[in-house]
Amino acid sequence: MPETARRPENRYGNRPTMKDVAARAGVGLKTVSRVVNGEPGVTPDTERRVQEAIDALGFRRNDSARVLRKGRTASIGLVLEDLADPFYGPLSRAVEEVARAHGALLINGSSAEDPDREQELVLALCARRVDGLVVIPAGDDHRYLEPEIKAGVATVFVDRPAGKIDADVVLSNSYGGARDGVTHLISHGHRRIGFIGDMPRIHTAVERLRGYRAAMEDAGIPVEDAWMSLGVTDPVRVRRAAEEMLTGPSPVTAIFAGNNRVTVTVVRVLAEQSRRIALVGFDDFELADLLQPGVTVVAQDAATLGRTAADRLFRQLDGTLIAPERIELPTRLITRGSGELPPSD
Amino acid sequence: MPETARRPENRYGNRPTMKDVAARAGVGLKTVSRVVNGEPGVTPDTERRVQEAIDALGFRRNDSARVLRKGRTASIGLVLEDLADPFYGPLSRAVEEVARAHGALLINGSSAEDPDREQELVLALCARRVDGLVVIPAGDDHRYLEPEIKAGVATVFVDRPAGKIDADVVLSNSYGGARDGVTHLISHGHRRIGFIGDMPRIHTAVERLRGYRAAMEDAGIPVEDAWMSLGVTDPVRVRRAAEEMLTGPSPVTAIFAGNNRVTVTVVRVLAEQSRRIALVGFDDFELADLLQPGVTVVAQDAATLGRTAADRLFRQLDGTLIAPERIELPTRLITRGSGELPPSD
DNA sequence: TAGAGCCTGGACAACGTTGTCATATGCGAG
DNA sequence: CTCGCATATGACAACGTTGTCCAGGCTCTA
Repeated sequence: MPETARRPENRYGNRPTMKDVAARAGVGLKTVSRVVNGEPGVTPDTERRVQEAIDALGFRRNDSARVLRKGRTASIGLVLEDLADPFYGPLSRAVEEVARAHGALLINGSSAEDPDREQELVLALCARRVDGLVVIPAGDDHRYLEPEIKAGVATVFVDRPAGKIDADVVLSNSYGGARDGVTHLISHGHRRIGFIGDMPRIHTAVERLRGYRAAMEDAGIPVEDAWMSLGVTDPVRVRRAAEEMLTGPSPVTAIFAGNNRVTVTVVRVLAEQSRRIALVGFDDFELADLLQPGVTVVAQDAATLGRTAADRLFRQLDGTLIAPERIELPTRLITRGSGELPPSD
Repeated sequence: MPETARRPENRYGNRPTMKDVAARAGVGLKTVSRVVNGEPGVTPDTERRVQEAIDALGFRRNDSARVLRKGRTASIGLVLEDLADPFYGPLSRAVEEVARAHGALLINGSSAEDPDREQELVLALCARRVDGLVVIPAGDDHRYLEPEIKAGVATVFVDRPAGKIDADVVLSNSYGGARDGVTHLISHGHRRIGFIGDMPRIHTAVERLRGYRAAMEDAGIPVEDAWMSLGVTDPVRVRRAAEEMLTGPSPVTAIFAGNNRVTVTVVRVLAEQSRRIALVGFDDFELADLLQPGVTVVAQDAATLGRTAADRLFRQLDGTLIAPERIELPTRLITRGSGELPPSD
């Protein structure tokens, strides 16, 4: 049998390698490498010959091989809950910009708020040897990351802290923001105020509920169980929760919505009510100002959140950063009308 | 000098390799590989020893090396205009889901509507040897991709066709959608209708303008130059454009907005006007139904766009697909009030 | 008990690149 | 003219994994 076909066929569809370029240009392998990487020590004439061979063959350096040799992949991973959520768009864009400034690419994945899927994704990224990870955690136990961090994978958590490990984290002041928002409602005369938030497993949900309770307690208002609804996220259940607290035995005159998705659904429900219900939502969203009334929100800056996290990530990689830190960014109350409605009962 | 430190120090922070695991477990290298990959032919006892060594050392397979050997990276690239744009969130999520179903990771980047940056990104992804690319093109010349495609990189363009090369493309029916939208306005009595769209470099912008013109021509309405504004995207200029066509010598009674960002800005402008101006926008957006009046839109399904493109990508990789095709998805007119307002002049 | 056949395990090369080091070439100075 | 030095170039190993192939030990049967 003559010279069996050793090429695994349809690998990269038989891409040319530096060796091929070298052969065609009649130079050594290393010379091609020098040209490709712009290293010094190549005659203009040689460089031209190599460049011609590169163009003729359509050669492109295989970064996988390069990574293997050099040890850094110049890529970072971003794991978030859902790329389609408008809150994460700007965040992920901000992370991308910082990565780009450092010559790194961004690999990202959605955990769909599922801890197992988060872990699976994170570990897949580690196997790819990303230089660092920005994680918006779904789970509450991240000990599985310990070997990776020890092995040098820079890691920053965003929006929610890591569970059971000591790691950098950048978050918004959920507690303070919620407290401010609810206090705002109270200052406009409300006493029966509802709270609709995310699952208690999620740190921000807990913190915001804590802020709600604190504000109520500060005002000396006893909170009724029927006013609080946790763990509802999907529109159908949020709707039901809202309707229940609006029609219960001691119906609320205002609602504090725990995140952007909840807010949007509550807006829909309130639009159908005959009496005017006040509303303050956590997270700003587009067009909030154009609704009737405009929606008062506790805004957090998703882009800054992302940028800060990514900055810290690359500072970890520089070696500039030593100890993990917890950074809390302030929130901002934006009044637009819905939060300033008086109680109607 | 004794045994110089050969480890390049701070590579992967000295991660354990299969060799280390093998040494610790007292087995051969290939046996470890077998265990890691769940290949048959390993005694339960041996497997246990290997697994223990893996856990003890915190070993994780280096996929970079694996890729080098196997030829497939199990990752695909997505290049779009801006991750933060709400239109691209669902699209990118859909692509991710399909990738995930095929065991692939998603690397994505924003071109910021800059052709050079698009090319830079795409080529960086090719150097990483992504298996395939989903591109929402910013530029109009993609001949730079020819060697890559020839080399086997699966490629699908979305939302806009590729320039000067023959490639798969999945898009919405911009022409038909715009035509329908404008016809809808005409059927409600409008004759002086404005059009505000994106740069003429962008395919969708041209197509939508063409649809606008066709609808007007069908109705026998001569179009005035002052009614059309192309190339404006940023809110400030959209606002000026809208105001100009509302106050010109023959002021429009309705506006057709060429994309979601334009629509949102126009909504703001119209909210400030004393007379009621009709509006139909291309692209649906959240809360469009809650505005006063609800915004009538020509909706395209971003998720389906992304899913279709990713499906085709993997079918290219399967070898199921041969010839490039152009797939056009239908749009849907959603009436909500703003498009049904009568002319007020 | 010997031979055949199967199963487990390991040695080795290869993937495409870069770092190290050696060699060749040319040029200026003595 | 020769030596020494700087500069251009290339040979080779290594990165960590997987595919190929072979060896050794076992079981089963004749």
